[in-house]
Amino acid sequence: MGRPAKIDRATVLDASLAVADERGLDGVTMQAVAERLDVTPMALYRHVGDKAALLDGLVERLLTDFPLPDRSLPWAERLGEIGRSVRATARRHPGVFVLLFRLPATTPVARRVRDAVYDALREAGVPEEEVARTERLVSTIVLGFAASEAAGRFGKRPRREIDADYERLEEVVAQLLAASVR
Amino acid sequence: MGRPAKIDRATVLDASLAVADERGLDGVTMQAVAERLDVTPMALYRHVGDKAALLDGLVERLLTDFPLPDRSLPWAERLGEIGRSVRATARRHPGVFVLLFRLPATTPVARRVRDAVYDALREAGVPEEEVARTERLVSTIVLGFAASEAAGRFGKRPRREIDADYERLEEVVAQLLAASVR
DNA sequence: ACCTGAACACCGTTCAAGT
DNA sequence: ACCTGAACACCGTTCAAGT
Repeated sequence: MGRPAKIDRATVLDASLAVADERGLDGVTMQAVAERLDVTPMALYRHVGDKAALLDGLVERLLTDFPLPDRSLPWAERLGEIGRSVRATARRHPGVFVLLFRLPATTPVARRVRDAVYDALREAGVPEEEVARTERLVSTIVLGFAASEAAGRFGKRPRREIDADYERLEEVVAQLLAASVR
Repeated sequence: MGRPAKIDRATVLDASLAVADERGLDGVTMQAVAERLDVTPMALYRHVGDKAALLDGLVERLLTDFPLPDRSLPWAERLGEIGRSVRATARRHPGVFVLLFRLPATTPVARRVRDAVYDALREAGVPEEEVARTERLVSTIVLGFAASEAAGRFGKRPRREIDADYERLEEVVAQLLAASVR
């Protein structure tokens, strides 16, 4: 007994993300993922449980996709970088990104990002009892923009215009924070 | 020839929305909708084209679900009412609501709501060349919140706390507008 | 330990046939 | 004009069997 494993959880998730990027979320079928790995669909079950678990794994991937900014940077730069990273992730994986709305913000991977935002907000001077709510608001705003862009709600508008919108959104967030500090 | 129609586009969409509310978006299958109408799945095709068109119809339903506020009301109240209506729609139809991100904002039904917001923003004193961008920002913020709430991203937080978050978001939007007017 | 083949219930969709 | 029956390719998932 014992047989060299052809695939594992990581390769399955890699393949699933690739399929999602090429053919959209609906294209992520057990058979499509299996075919990309040169394996039968049934082989996947040992590694990812079932399809729902596979999608959960995909969402996890999104949130660990980008590095968190160095703690030594000023808080405003850290916040800006996190926001831009989230937006870039949405552009890279538009099919999967919508699933983020379903992910409770208390999940371990979600906490990783959330805590980084908490730190930045504290450093910005947001009073402790306001930190959690402020994070929820800021994250919701950025997530809404990234999801809109990724899913195509902004239509065929040129990139430069969408970038300008995003900059305006950054200003709004900055004002929000300034108001929270006082 | 000629036979009394048992169903039509409207009844199919009604049934689909009911199924979505009860069993989620994945529960909306041609067979589930057909069963609810006491008809075979194939009977649906005459009335809604195919499944993709059925989902498009469902999204349209969402946007015509609520009345637009009376034009005679002050702009701030009109804006507030539209926002609250969108949020209520998300709570009523959480399964379908995420599809709104895929709907280009230039679609006829989307324009109905958008134009109402345009009017309110103009009346608020937002300069003409800023109206479109401001609407995009405000809609994105409200949509992001409503989608987060509907999809469960806020977790099991008590209703009262989510309401408080929404009020904070309304303040943010108000500040955004005040800044646009200057 | 890991993968496969056969099997099942379900899905979207078509097309010719019934009323 | 509207609905149905039969049929097809595809989907997720199980379970026993192979290496």
